Amino acid sequence: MNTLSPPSPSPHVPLSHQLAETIEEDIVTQRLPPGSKLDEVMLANRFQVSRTPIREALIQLASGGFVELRPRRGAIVTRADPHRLLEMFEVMAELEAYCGRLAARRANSGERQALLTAHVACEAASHAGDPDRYFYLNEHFHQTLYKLSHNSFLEEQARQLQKRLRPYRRLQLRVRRRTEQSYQEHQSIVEAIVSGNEDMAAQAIRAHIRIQGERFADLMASLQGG
Amino acid sequence: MNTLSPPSPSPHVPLSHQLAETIEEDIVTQRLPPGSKLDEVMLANRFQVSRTPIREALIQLASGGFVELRPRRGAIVTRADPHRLLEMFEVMAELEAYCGRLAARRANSGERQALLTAHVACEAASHAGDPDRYFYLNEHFHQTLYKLSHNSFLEEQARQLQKRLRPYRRLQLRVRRRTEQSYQEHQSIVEAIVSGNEDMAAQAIRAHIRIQGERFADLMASLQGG
DNA sequence: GGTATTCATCTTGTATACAAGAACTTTTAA
DNA sequence: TTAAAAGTTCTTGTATACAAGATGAATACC
Repeated sequence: MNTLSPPSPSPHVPLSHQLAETIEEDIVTQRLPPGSKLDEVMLANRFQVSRTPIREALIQLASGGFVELRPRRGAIVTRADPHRLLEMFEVMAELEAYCGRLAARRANSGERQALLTAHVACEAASHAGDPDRYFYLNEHFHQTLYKLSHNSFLEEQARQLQKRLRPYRRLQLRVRRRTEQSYQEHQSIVEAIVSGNEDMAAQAIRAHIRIQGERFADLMASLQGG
Repeated sequence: MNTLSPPSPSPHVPLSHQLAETIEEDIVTQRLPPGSKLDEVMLANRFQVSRTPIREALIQLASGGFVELRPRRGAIVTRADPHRLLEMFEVMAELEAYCGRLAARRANSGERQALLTAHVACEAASHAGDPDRYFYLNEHFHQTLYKLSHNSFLEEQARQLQKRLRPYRRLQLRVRRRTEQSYQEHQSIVEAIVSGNEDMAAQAIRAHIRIQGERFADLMASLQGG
C-alpha cells in the first residue's frame, strides 16, 4: 500500500449525478417550468440511458427541493406558491446578511478587492439594461460575497438556496430599471464590507434580498388580479 | 452484530424512503458512527430487500449530508472535522436566532404559552442531570421555537440542521452541569420571546447555540492533546 | 344524460442480471 | 525481504425483468 500519495479523487462521475445536474439546469432556466411532469421513460429515452440512473437523479433533485416525488404518481418540477417563496426569500436574506456580516469582519484586503472587481463588472450590464448579462454577473457578485464569509458550510447553503430561487429572481430583472436599482444596492453593500461595517453590511444585504421577495409577491398579486 | 431495526411497514411510502429514515436514525444516534462503511449488499441483507432501494436511500442520505458517496468506492457515514462543525454551529446559531426574532415578533399568546410549557417540561430533567431525557425535551423546545417563527421553510431548514448536528450536540450534555446551564439559557430565551423583545431573543439564542460549538471545539482539542 | 364500475393499459417500485472498476492475493523480480 | 506486477475476487454502476398501484376508457346502472 502506498501511504505517500493520497488517494486521488476518482475521475469517474456517476451518470445519475451528471443527469441530475443537467435536469437541474433545465429546471432553474425554466426549460422545464414548475409543474412539468418528469416521466422516467421519456427522460431515459432522451438521455439514452435506462431508468435506473434517471430515478437516482430524480431522488437527488427531490432532496434539493427542485422536484416533488409523489409516490406511485411520478415526479413533477416543484411549483412553489407565492407564500412559500416569500418565506424562502426571507431565509435567503438572513443567510446572505450573515455572509455580509462575516465578510465585513473577516475578509482580507485581496478579498475586498475581489468583491469590488465583481461589483464593477456589473456596472456596464446594469446601465445597458441587459438583464441576461447582469443576471450572470450578479450571481458572481453574490457568490463572491458568500466566499468572503470564510465559512464554507454557509457558502454552500447560500449557493444552494440561490440556485433554488434562481427562476424567480430572474423574472425580477425584467422589471423596468431593476438592474440599475440592484446595482445601486450593491454599491451600499460593497462600501459597508470594504469599510468593515458589519451592521451596515448585514442591513444593506437584507434589504437588497427582501426587495426581490416583495417584488415577486407584487408580481404574483398583479397576475392574480389581472 | 448490532441489530438495526427494520423499517416499519407503511404501504404508500416507498421502501427507499423508509430505509433512508431508518438508516438516518442509526446515524444520528451513533449506532452507525462517522466513518462507518455502508456496504450495499450488507444493508440489503439486513433489511431483506434488494440493492435498488438501498442505493436510492443512500442517495437521499448523501443529499442530506449524512453520508458521503465516493464514486465506485462505496458510501461512508460523513465524518465532519471540527472546523466544519464549528461552521455548521455558526449557521445553526443564525438560523435559530432568526427563528427567535420572528417568534418574538409573530407568535400569538397561545404559542408563547406552548413555548413556556415546553420550557418548563425541561426543568425536572435538567435538575436531575438526566442527559438523555433532557436531550429529548430540549429538542422539543427548540422545535417549538422553529414553529413559532411562522416561516415553514425556515422551520424545515432548522430541523434539518438540528438533525444533522444531533450526534455532536448529544455529546455536550454529558459535560458536568451542562443540562442546568442549558436550562438557564432557555430561561432567557423564553423571557425575551414572551416579552416580545426581538433583539434580546436573537442574542440569547445565538449565545446558546454558539456555546455548543465552542464546547465541542474544546472537547476535540482536549482529545487531540491527550 | 350523467355517474359509478369494471377492465385494459400505463407508470412506477423492486428484484435480478450483467459489466466494469476497485480491492485484495499471489506471484515474480530486484 | 521488499516491491512491483498480474491475476482473482468483490463491489459498484447500469440495464433489464417483473409485480403492483394508478390512470383512463369502455360499459353498466340510475
